[in-house]
Amino acid sequence: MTLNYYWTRYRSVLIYGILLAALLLLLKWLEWRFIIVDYAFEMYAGFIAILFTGLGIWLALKLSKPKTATVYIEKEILIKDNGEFVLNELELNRLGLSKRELEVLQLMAQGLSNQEIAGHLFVSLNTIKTHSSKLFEKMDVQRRTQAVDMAKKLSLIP
Amino acid sequence: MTLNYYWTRYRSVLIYGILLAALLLLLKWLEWRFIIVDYAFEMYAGFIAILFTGLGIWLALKLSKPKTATVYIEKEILIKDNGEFVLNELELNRLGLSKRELEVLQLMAQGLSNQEIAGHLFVSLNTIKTHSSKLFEKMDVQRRTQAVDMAKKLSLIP
DNA sequence: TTCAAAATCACCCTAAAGTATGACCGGAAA
DNA sequence: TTTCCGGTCATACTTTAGGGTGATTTTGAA
Repeated sequence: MTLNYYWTRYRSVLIYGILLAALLLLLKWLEWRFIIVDYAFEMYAGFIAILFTGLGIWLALKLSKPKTATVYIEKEILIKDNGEFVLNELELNRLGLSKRELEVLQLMAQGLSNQEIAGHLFVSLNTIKTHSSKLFEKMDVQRRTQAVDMAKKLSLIP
Repeated sequence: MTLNYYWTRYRSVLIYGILLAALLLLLKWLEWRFIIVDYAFEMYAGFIAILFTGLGIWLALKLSKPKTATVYIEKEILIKDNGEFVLNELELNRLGLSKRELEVLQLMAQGLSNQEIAGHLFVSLNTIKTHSSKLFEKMDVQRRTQAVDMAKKLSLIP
C-alpha cells in the first residue's frame, strides 16, 4: 500500500509533525485551562516557528552539500625487500625485546591465543601473560593486534 | 528494555520537541510577566523566526545522514619497493565478505579495538561486534588475530 | 513496488586478554 | 659475593572480545 510506503520513508518527518501538532494542542489546552483570551499570538508564533523551522531545514539541506572528498594518506614505512625476510636487529635492540618475547610475538602474529602459545612453548598461561605484558610495554602498545601490526612494519616478523 | 533503544534512535526529535515546548512556555511566561507583546511584536516575531531557523538547521543537520564523513576508507597505504597492494577479489567473493565487513577487517589489522573501530565508522560497539562475528564465521576463524593473519595471506588487506 | 541482503543496535552471557603485584630461581655481570 | 635480569608462575582483578538471539532500518536489485 502506498500509505505504508510513505510512512516508512518519511517516518521522521511525520513523527516530527505529529509532535508539533501535539504540542500545539497542549498549548491550546493550557489556554483553555487558564482562560487566556488573546490566543492569536500563540497561533501566530507557532505558525512562524513552523515556517522558519522549515526554512531552516531547507536552507541546511540546500546549502550544506559538502561532497566528501576521499582523502588518501600515503605513508611509507619501511622497505621490505622482494627477497626473503630479514630480521631488523636494529629495531629489535632498540626496543630491547628478549628472545622469549620475540618468540611470543611471532606466535601471536600467527593468530594463536595465549593458551595456545603456552602450549607451544611448554610453559603456563600466566607466563605468556607476563611476557605479553612486558612486550606491550616495551613496544608501547595496548593490544596484541597493535603489536603484530607494528612488528610487521618494523620487520621484526615476516 | 527497548525504551533505551528508542531513546537513542529518536533522541534528536525528542530533544527538539522538548526544547520547543520549553521555549514556547518561556515566551508565554515572558508575555505574562512584562507584557511586551503589544509594543515589540515585530521584534518578538523576528526573534522567533531567527531562533527557529537555527533550530531547523540544527535539526536538519542532525537528522540527515552523516554521509559527509563516512567515506575516508583508504588510509595508510604502505608502499614497498616493488609491487603495490592489489585486492584479491576472487578470495573476497569466495568468502562472501561485505563492504562493511572488509572495512572492519582493515581497521582490525591496524590494531584498533572494537570500540575504536566503532568510533572510526560512526556506529555503535554492538554493530562492530556483529560485523566481526559474521566476519569470523565467514573466514572460519575464532580470533581477530587469526582473521588478520589470514587476510594478509589472502591479500585481502595490505 | 517488492523482497532479500546488508547494516544497524540492544541485551545477556562466557571466554580471553590484559593489568598489577609478588614471588622464586639461575646465570651473568659488577 | 652480591646484584641484576630473564624466565617462570600465581592470584586477583578489570577490560575487551566473542557468541547467541532478536529486532528494526536501509538499500539495492529484480
